[in-house]
Amino acid sequence: MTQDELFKILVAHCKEYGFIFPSSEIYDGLAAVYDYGQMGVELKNNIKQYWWNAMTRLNENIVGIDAAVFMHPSTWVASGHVAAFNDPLIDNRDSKKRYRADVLIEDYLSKIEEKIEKEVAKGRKRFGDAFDEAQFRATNPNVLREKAHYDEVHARYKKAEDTNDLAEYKQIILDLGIVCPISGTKNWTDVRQFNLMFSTQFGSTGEGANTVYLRPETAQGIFVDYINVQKTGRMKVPFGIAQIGKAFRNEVVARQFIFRMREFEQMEMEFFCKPGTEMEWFKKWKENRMKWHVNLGMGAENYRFHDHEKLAHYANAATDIEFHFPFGFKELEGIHSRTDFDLGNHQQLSGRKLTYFDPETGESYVPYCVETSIGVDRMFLAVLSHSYKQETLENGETRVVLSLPAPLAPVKAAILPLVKKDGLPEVAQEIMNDLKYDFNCQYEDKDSIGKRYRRQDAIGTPYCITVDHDTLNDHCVTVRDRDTMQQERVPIAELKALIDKKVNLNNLLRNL
RNA sequence: GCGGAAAUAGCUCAGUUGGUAGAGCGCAACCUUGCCAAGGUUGAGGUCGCGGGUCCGAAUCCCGUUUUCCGCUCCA
Repeated sequence: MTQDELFKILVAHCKEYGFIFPSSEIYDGLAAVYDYGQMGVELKNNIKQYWWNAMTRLNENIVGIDAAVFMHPSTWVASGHVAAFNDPLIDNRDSKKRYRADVLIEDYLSKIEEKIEKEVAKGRKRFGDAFDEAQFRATNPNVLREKAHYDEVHARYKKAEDTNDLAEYKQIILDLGIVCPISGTKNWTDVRQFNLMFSTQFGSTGEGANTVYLRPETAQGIFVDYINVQKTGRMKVPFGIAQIGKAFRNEVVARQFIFRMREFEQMEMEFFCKPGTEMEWFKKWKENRMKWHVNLGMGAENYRFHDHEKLAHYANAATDIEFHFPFGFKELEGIHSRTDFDLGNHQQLSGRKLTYFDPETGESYVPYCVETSIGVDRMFLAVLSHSYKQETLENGETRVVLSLPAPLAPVKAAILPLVKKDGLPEVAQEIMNDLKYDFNCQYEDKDSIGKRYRRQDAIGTPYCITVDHDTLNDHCVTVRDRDTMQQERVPIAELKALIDKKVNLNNLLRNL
């Protein structure tokens, strides 16, 4: 089976067993939007809890917040999102290449400038020492003609830019006869604007309504709350703020199942430190985060670092933790040294002082920041794609099993009466009622026992507990292990401790 | 956004040159059985993605549209 086929089967499995559904499927779905089903939400919550506890409980100097999705529009000016992602784009239908419409026009304008400079150079050559450049530019007919053309185009272009007139962009390109450098044709699509951020109206849609954006990253919620947390929590640098929440990006292409969605969930931690110490913390968090991943037991060979050579506008160092997905090594988590870019900009734009007074050194500074940012949905996909296995058993039968890390499994134990009579269901229900306060359990008495085992394998339940006729006398049950399929006779009284040992998240956290 | 392919029951898929919609699995009830996807009986479930068109008649042919997958393109 190819990786491609495996991925398709995985997507089908997710739907069949209630992990992930296409959004609003009864209306044919909505592109690249997915819902988490009854199993998916449990797995997702467990992943979030593993991260949250690892960050906020294991580090005394890291606290959590939950900021709103809506933020003051100035936030996105300070963060650079307004300026960086607002480009008018146009496609050439023949070469299928995409260009920025404004860049095409600017290229055209600089070609006119080149022509003018060529004329000037010619004049300089002709007149030698007697050359008066200012006068030449003011009188030479070729120069004047090109200059007039330049001014006309430039004026139209600036007006289009100021009024954000997309149709005018296209008209300018058509009027100038700009061709695609690759196909050489003028077969252009309309100009469209791809704004990264989703916008909506705040207040009534009438007079005075403000455009607000759905946050494209959760990080800014941390930066704008930084001073509140530092003051009220009496936090001393270095310290961190963690947050889990939804973010929204209007991607041009959102694809590959839940790998790239327009609505997604992030787990971000911003660690504030003294300027000059950021590389030390960057290194430390790289190691720390890799340890968190490898600790799940999905194989260290499935992770790797990818250091960035081209850095984003806010970073002075950046690396990705990549995971071996069915479609190759892809980014799972980003670790960025963001300097004081964010706090500095917020301080400047808001006029509020965001400096930290260091009581030990007496210095005052805007802290530098190291960010760890992981996509919940990508983490979900990593766990699921790694866990999905089709096994051939000794008797030649096949089974599908999700060998999820036990602390992340949606259902920890299934309680199964061997038959639906002779008082076995009653005993099984008693066990269920006892265990349900500690673990997410399922009671099932339909179909043959073998079929029920397979169903639990398919959703990754670590333990199946079977009540049989002997149970009535010896008060013991059969515990079946998901991965080995081995069975063990265990007293009912010892069940809780046995299950807990394997599925308790704290055991995972203790290894960090 | 461009190009290609696809869409029929919860799932996987048949459906002939256009002539009243099928299978397996699954689901529900009952009977039988009892440790790795057992057997039997009965039942529910589809205006064939959606909207037009051609035709006496469309799941089937044509156009549009939506969604998905693949390839480009774009992107923290």
